[in-house]
Amino acid sequence: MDTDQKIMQIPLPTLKRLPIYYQYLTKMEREGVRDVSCAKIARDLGLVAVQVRKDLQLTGAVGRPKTGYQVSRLMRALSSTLGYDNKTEMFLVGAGSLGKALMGYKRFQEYNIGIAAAFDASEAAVGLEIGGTPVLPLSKFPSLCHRMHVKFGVICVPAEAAQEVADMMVSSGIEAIWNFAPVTLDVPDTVIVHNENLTASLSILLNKYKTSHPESERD
Amino acid sequence: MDTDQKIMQIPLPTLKRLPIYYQYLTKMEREGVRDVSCAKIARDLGLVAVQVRKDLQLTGAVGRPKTGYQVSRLMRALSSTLGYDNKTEMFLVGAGSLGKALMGYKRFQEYNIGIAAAFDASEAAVGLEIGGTPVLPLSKFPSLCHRMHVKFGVICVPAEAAQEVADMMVSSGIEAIWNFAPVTLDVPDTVIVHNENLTASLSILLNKYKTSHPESERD
DNA sequence: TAGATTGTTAATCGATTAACAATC
DNA sequence: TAGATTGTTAATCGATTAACAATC
Repeated sequence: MDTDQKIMQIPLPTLKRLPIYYQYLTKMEREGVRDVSCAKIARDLGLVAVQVRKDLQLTGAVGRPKTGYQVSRLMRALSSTLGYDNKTEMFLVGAGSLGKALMGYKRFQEYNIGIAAAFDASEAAVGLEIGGTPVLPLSKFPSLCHRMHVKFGVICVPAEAAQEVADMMVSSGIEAIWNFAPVTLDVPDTVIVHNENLTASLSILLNKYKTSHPESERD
Repeated sequence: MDTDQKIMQIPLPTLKRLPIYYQYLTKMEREGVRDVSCAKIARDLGLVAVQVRKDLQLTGAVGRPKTGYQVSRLMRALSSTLGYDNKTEMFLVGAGSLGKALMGYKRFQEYNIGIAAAFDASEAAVGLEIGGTPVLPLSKFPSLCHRMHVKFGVICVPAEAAQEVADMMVSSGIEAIWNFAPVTLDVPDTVIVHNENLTASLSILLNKYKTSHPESERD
């Protein structure tokens, strides 16, 4: 009766903040902090207390008036909501420099996430092993994916090849795609796509800089 | 009188979509498309037409009833709003695998963005050259940054070192930071920070998958 | 002219913030 | 008990969507 977490749709803005709370709490825990209040979390993360409280409420976390939230319990609530409790195995396609960087990223392990294997169309990449992850020929993807029941795919190929890779992933049983290619993928709506568009993201910074420094228009 | 674009604050949700339009239009242009309607853009990008129209309006773009928007003019409006018109030079700190991936990312050039130099504290990294970008000793950052009037910094160091690097950047004249470390940076509010938190982003996908496949709770 | 599409104003929806009650 | 903090309900704000007018 303790773990039957009600599964409900969390508003996207909140969902985006939850991992930030989790990372923050990891740091607090390491520093030996036992309890923490919304006010402190908000102050340290540049938010407002009531927003933090509402967000945490959605994870099922409960605090205590006067003392705040117990760090360990709060982390458990967040961890469960964010899916860190279940092991997540991903297959990555495109072992270019970005793909390799993701393969070598140690921190995913802390969240029970791992890249089980990477795949690449080029002979040159196949056979490499980065951070313990082997690079296999792309042709092996469908059979391995089915056999290992892998449900998460990561796309790190150039824009031109992304849709083709997505199609292959979907037909191989992938149900959630983390897409680093700057294209809008066309997939069945049973498949979840999350786009990571680095150039698009950087553009936001350029615009913010420009609007806050209008004098840079001279020259 | 043609280029005196009114500089105004664009709502963040819109700002996040603008680069997507731009990337889409790049593709249309390559395919020889001259004009495009909001309806088509919306259909291809999974949005609704009126939203696209409102977004484009904020860039100062004007369309023509019946034919839609001229692709080339629309791209110019977006390009100006997103800051692609001015050359943007960035300094990157942390030449690990992610840093190297960014250095090697050719696409930035299309947007007039470049990583002028990378910096690393470790002897091992210093002296490398990736994608034409040299890796220099971290100690050179302040003087070079001042001398070259670089205003954009990219942080690709581990979480523990990120605040220290941010402090150094700010005191060296950096005014906008693209931060890949999973920490909330404390900087003067004249400095703009844009966070790129890959683990946090992936967590969103995990949650979406979990809420859309509640049966995976078994086992 | 008729029809398609842009441009604009009004209505709706959802998230944030404010106000207050509950509790340790 | 008093005070700090959580929990909750109501008000505000901003973005999305709907409705309609303008125009090529």
